[in-house]
Amino acid sequence: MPSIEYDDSKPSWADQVEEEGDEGTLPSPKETIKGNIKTVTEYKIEDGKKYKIVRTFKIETRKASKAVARRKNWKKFGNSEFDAPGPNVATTTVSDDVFMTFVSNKEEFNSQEQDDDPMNKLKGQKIKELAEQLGLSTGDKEKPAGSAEPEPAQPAQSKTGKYVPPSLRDGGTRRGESMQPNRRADDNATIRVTNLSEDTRETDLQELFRPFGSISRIYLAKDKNTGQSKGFAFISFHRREDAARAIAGVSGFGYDHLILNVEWAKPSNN
DNA sequence: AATGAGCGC
Repeated sequence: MPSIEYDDSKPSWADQVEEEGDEGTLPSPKETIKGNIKTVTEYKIEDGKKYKIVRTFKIETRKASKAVARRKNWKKFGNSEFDAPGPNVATTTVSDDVFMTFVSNKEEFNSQEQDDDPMNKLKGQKIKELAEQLGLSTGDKEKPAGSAEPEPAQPAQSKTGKYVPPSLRDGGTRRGESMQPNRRADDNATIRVTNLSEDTRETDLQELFRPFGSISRIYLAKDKNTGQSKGFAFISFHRREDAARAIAGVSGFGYDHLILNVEWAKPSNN
């Protein structure tokens, strides 16, 4: 081991900094950040020659990287207290990405004894309270007689079980589209929900919007690769007036520490 | 802050 870079008579970087500029020693590395460009300047001696290494980085500004950037400002401590900025190759390895599988989810927690967690109760309660406020039952089928919200004057077609052709459903607003319920045909009864907390899942949305009427489709926008929720979703109802009541009822509703925003969805391009 | 996936025609 040539002891050029690690001279035992110099106990730490802190001491080397004192001698910066002296003949024979190397200036300490520097790191400057201008806008979103980071410049790292290092010096080294190889084969008796001095090298100055300047590297520039573009700093990512994605949300996920902000936390990383913030951690870079943390003070080093312990045996690394006097290390130069950045990872020390002697003590740090950068590995491949590690993908985690999350074993637990909210449903599992609710069904366990962990039910004494007050947050779980609170959450369920909020949904029920909302439903009661609007005079709806969470059961979706029967509404209590004398409910505050009058039953909309919709002819009892679907309730008799009689077949209604697609073109006559939803108040006859649909025309000439396929029978497939999953196409964009339902976009006139689709709402967009934004400001969802990122751990909200489809089942949570189901629970939340079910009281307003029968739902034909739920789309929770997620990152294709990471599965991370993008914080907004589309909920399609079979009936447009159910969607309207969902907008009125849930917009501004506090859910998972955030205030939900609910609006009509614009039709998508396809 | 923000308006959806992929496929076959």
